[in-house]
Amino acid sequence: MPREASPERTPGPVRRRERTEENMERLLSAAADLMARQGYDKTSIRDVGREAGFSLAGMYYYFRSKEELLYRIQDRTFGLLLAQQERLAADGGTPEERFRRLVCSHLSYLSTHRDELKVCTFELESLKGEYYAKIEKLRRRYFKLMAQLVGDLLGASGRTGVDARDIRHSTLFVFGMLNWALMWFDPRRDSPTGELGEKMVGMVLDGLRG
Amino acid sequence: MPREASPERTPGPVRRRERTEENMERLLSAAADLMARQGYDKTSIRDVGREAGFSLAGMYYYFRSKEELLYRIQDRTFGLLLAQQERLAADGGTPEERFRRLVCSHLSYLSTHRDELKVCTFELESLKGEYYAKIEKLRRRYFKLMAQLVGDLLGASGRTGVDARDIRHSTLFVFGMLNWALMWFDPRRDSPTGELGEKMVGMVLDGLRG
DNA sequence: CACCAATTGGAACGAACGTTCGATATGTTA
DNA sequence: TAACATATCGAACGTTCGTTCCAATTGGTG
Repeated sequence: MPREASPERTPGPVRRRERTEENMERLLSAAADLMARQGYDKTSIRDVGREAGFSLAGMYYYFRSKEELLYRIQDRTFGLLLAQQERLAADGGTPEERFRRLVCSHLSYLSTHRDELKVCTFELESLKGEYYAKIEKLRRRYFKLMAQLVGDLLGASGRTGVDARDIRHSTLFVFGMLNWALMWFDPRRDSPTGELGEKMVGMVLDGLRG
Repeated sequence: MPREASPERTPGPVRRRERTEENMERLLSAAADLMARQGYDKTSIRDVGREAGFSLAGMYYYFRSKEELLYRIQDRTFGLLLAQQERLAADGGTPEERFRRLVCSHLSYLSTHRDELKVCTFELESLKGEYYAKIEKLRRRYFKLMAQLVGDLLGASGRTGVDARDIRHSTLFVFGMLNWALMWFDPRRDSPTGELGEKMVGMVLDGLRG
């Protein structure tokens, strides 16, 4: 008896590929979850397999090595964030508006992809060679994007003697706030990300006593 | 034969103890150096021994376990920082002055104890049980100290409706900037810490367009 | 059904790790 | 010098890890 007698469904090999992709998704997700909690080194392939419902050897059908698994998580997660941020930055508006958009969007992404982003942020140096170089390139692009915006803000502030180092430092301050949020943000305890974004933008633009 | 025969030079057993303490110092320093660069898990006791000039087994005279080694680094480093910051915070002055003092002092400590502080900040969760609890207590104290100050700043800003969550978030923003500096600060590239502290204080108090 | 490719897992390997043990060396004291 | 605590090390143990091999199973196709 045929499996899919019903007429409207996708017939066969597609089903198969879909299930494979679902499995890959489940693998990446379980790995990101564990690695975010205990770190890359403390997370064994065996742990990931147990969490995702695979045998140890069975998972090597989906990746060549543990490092490639880490790379796939970082590439997918950070690539998505970067694309989204570049789109938002290109959307126009005053520097303040664009900056606010980027910060809020970053925090929103953080709240929905916390584990993966934590892996991206704190496990870059667990990658080597080509893997490291590729992710590092994404990071640089994001940094430049934000630094451009921060430079515009500093320029529009009517300050004198703003140099490249000032821009770099201010940008690093901003990323410090954003990235450190990975360590404490808890959707149950902390206000919705929109509000949090406004607070952060408020401090960056006008400070605590502005 | 009395213990202290010669008046000016320490004769014997003191010399011995001194050398032992120097060795311990060298061990902690080498371990912090390696752990800051490659992380706690990737740093093997064998690596530390090679770097500090000890044999593998020889080091177990100085600590009971690898985890105790990590604890000693964190306790000493963070304990010193905390004591220094509590002293400075108690010294009086306006909230702005005290806040400026704390930030600059933290950055100064960071520039002279970068490796150790990096281990404190990013390897807390490699400790367990009693070790974890003790270091976590130090962290909480430092957070409260800073939050108190940030609360004063927010209160003095003439804002309305400042609640505990606002204070917490602003404090976390500040620590984000401070801690993230561990990832990029380079004494050769970045301005002297005093100047960097002024920049950071400037952003926190008045923002980029203040 | 027979065939083939996609998928899965049991078992084992070699390497690296933290830790322990027992013996040895070192320096101080009496 | 004899005796003793301090300090050091080579060698080994047991465990965990990432990875590989190979046989078995599954599911879709002709």
